[in-house]
Amino acid sequence: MSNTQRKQFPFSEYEPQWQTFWLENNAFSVPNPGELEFDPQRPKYYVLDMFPYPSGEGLHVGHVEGYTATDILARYKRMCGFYVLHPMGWDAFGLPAEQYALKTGQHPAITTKRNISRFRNQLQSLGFSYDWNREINTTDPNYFKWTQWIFLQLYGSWVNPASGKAEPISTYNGKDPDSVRLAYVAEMPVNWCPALGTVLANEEVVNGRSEVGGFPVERRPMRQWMLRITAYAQRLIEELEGLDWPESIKLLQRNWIGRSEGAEVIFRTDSSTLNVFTTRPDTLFGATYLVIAPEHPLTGVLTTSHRQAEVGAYKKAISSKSDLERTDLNKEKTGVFTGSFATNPVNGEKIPIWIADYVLMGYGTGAIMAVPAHDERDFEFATKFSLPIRYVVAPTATKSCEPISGCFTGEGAAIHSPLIEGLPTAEAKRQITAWLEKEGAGRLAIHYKLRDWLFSRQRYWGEPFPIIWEQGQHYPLDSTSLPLCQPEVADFKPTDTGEPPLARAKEWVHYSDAAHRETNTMPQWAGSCWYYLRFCDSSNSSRFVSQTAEQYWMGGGKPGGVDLYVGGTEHAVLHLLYARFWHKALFDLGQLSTPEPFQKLVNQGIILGSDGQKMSKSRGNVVSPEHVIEQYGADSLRLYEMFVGPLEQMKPWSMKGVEGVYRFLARVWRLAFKEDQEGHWDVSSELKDIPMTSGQLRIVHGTIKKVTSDIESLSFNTAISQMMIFTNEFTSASPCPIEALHILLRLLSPFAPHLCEEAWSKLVLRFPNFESSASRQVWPEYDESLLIENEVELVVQINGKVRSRLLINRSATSSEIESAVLALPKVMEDLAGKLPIRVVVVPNKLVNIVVH
RNA sequence: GCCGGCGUGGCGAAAUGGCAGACGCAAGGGACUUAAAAUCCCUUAUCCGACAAGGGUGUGCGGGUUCGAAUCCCGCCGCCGGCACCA
Repeated sequence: MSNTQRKQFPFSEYEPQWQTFWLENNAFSVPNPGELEFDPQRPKYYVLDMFPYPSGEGLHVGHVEGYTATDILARYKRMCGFYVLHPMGWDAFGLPAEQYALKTGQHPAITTKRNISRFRNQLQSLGFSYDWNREINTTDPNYFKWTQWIFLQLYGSWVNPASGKAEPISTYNGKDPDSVRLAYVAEMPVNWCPALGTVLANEEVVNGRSEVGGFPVERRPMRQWMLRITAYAQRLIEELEGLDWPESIKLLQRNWIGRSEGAEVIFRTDSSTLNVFTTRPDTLFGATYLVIAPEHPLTGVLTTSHRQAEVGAYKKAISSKSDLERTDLNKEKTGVFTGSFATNPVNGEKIPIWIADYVLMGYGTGAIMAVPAHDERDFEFATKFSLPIRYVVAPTATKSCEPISGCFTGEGAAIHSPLIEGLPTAEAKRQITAWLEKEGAGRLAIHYKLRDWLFSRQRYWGEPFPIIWEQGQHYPLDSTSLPLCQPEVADFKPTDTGEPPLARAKEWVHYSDAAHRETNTMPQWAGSCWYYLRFCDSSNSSRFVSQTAEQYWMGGGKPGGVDLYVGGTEHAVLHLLYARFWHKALFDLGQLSTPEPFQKLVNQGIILGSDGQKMSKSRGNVVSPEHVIEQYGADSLRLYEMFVGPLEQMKPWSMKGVEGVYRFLARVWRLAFKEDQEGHWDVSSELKDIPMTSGQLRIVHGTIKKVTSDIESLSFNTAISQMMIFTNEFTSASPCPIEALHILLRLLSPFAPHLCEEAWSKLVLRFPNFESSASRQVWPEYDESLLIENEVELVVQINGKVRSRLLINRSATSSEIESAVLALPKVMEDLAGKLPIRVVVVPNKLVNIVVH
């Protein structure tokens, strides 16, 4: 279809008009508790999109998909009488604006403002029913004031092991409060990216390269702000339970947190003790050597003098390797012998201690006992270095006298293990752990893969830390001094000495003669960790969210507050884990009323290009929403993205498919209007205030039922199919009962709001019950009794194959049905005198006759 | 390697234990038109048969459970996503 093609209905005229109307009338703004027009009796529904980073690229068809889904829910719930919180905002701190600033010298705030304005216009051109009064922007000082305030809450609290909850740091009685704060400073090896000039979180590093830009990342020790998310590891796993999230996402989070239960075992050496972590304490008798990580603090002590040269060379070689090289699974195992031995507590045996980079300092205790017979990695290492392999677990099917070879990692029965001989693995673990505890040689231990969250960045365009330094000690700023804004700088690059760009603002850094400001900034995730809370009360200047607003919008008797949260899978472990962590900490501190942020989570699938490939500029298969709106209208774009397939599924784009839904909308339009000679659309003369036939009633009420349940289950594609069936039915109705259209326009209005508003506002000229506007109508209800037909058609099967059909009254009993079916000529013919062995009757559906 | 998801016409899909292919696209035929576009109507999984009547086959492959399986179970194959020396 060319641009000059005459439009089948005047969407390009009315769509912008309705968008302006909604905007100017604040049509979708919703009151908060305590406000004048607020009715406390009404239920709430909080439906949220993952807010976008306002990139220079503008809106993408992928955004439109998720945003349309939530908009349908929002409009539907409003019509059902809910107060609907459906807000939008901008996750506007971040690298691209800063990179652009580096190149052009333009302040990121200017770029950000321009991009936001473009994004907002694009969203408005799709008719999304956001409450724009609640719009937020993470880079706005009135917003990040509270991001900084939350940081101070984390800084000022710790997780008390006794309660398992965050408490004010004042309840901590130990000597060094700084060692337990939820926000703390640590000198640690970090992911330093030279190209980006910053450190990155583990989650931002993919295969040894930066997620943004794909630049190499190296390990380097630096002083950094950390958030103690590991204190919440257990709760972050357990409390997934009560959430309506896809199982796959829950699993992704569980795997990321990576809980493993086992034992720490103490091995004595001549000079010290070595603590190792194992999930298989039942294999202790099979430990033939120990391995410690190259970064382990005891490497020096344990290396004997004549091994020093070799160990030193090995450690040096390792430290120069990138993470990518170190974690390459295909590479051969490497390691060196320290010269020392350790004593196995269960049998007093002396076993050699090795250093190898297949043991990671960051997990467990950075030391392992190697049981090559029952661990693949140890097996590989032992084979290469000719270390002994001792079998201590027999697969239960095998008799213990049979020889075992290779590596057996499964569970079985303990053998050659005096304390636990013959016990099944689970029991063996329990008994040996109990024995170790009794002997003071070990204890039950749980470790997590999850690491603390590296929270500082050497960037300009982020929230400054409300922290000052005095004589090497950090102190919080008073919350009354917030927001702490970034200073103006002439250059957004890090300084030559590697300090963050904020260090360039000497006056700003100078807090007093004795103290200076922290010059790191927070990562982009900070602002998105709590934005859903700010939406509840976005203009509050005295609190991050008022308690009444938070209790109303986040309440509802479930663990999570947001009723529906829609966004991409790419945030499965980053944003969603961070936000849960902040939420729990604030909940513990009494600032929030629910333990979880998001009750129901749905991931929309990716929209591929029409070639089935991921959309990208380089492939030239990118579809621009603006272009589609221009040709087919916003309603068509919305409807197409919902019709093309299930929300959560990956689906290719098809312009022909857009034309299909466009034609459907045109048919709906022509139900209401007919075009005259001059090209004006007049209300159709077919429309009459007449009752519907019983057949029409059945379709209308069947459609109400299906569309309602399909919206509730987010099955928008089948809801649209049903409305197409409805429309096809009435296209040929002459005259056409106006009641049918009155219902259809309400059912369709969440999907195609512009068309429905326009039609509604024109139809009122002839039919007075089209008063007010379509989006202010009450959702139609269906009458179940109208769906039931007296006569039902039964499928008649013989041995599971359809052989005939039977029309029969739905009140017929099973035996009546059976005799009626057996009397059918076709059935008698097919049976040819044979007697049925069995007749299965499924009421109102089918009869199956079983014969030999 | 481990974990998860998916596999149905020419295409997007529907049906989650009861008529496989709703709805849409594409294709073909017809009506309207001087003509075209748009619109409206019909056909459209596949094979045998005559485009009939009637019948066979068919939801990645091979088995199983069941009166009955796209749907449940077991074993494979393929594609997609996540994790990746986590002891």
